[in-house]
Amino acid sequence: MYKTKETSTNQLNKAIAIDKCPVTYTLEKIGGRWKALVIYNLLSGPKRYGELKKALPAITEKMLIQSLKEMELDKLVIRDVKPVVPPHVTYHLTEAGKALGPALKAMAEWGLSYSENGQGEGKCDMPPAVF
Amino acid sequence: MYKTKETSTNQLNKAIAIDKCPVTYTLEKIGGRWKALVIYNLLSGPKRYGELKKALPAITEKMLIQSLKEMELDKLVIRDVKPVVPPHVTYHLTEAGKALGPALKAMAEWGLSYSENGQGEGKCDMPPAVF
DNA sequence: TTTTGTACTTACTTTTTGGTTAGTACTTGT
DNA sequence: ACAAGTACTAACCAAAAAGTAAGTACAAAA
Repeated sequence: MYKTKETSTNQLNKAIAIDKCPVTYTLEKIGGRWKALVIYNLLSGPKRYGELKKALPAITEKMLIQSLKEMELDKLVIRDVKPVVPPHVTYHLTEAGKALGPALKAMAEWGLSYSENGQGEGKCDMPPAVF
Repeated sequence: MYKTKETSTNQLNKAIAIDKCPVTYTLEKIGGRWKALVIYNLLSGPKRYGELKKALPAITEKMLIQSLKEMELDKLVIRDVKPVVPPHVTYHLTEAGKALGPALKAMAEWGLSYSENGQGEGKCDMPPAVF
């Protein structure tokens, strides 16, 4: 009934879109549940792993590490290790990472203008109203 | 469009992030494989369903309709039906949809600056180099 | 000796997204 | 009678993303 194709159309479409469309390329780097939040937290300066975790209470360790690793491979963040025990690791944005600021700001502005329910300040793990 | 389980941690995290973070809110509206592409095509003016399909050769009818429907519910696009046969349906952006222009532009600019491989023009179904 | 702290890693399951295939309605043209 | 054109709809399935639970290493402090 259903033939299992050797190549996934999904992957193919994704690759083409990323290659051809700069917006999709960018979306690929900052999309997902957590990356924008992590970048936001790093925009104010380098942070230790534990600080990021505390800043994002809802994230699991797996997702935090995974996001950081992918962003490291994508050259958006740099991981600095001090060879001590217990470990001391900090993360900071590359130039490319910092350069995402304007795009994130533009998205935040649209979100603020066009979402009806207010953007609470509060103790949330999310960026504040004004990015 | 697709069914979601309301009680999943996934859904909960998503809902919180969307509610609290304007960037995540925006990402929710234009994320996924096709929405940015559809919006791009509508930025130049209203288009018929068939025109959109032709402009995006790789999209399936299911995904095109699904994207349009979700964006209609999100009040980014408006669907106009002329009650004729065969059907004549056009889609155009709302003010909110048009207002995404700057955010998409900022993302496109980042993508162009920080992706190494060139943005071919060609007969692709993707936005051209300069958004 | 056991606990504490830090920054992870692994194996596994659930949930969501995207794709495939087939079909619908209605009218005009052949 | 039947194919063509238009804009969909529905059932199903595979693959990707996100979450759960548990464990690792190492040294210092209790």
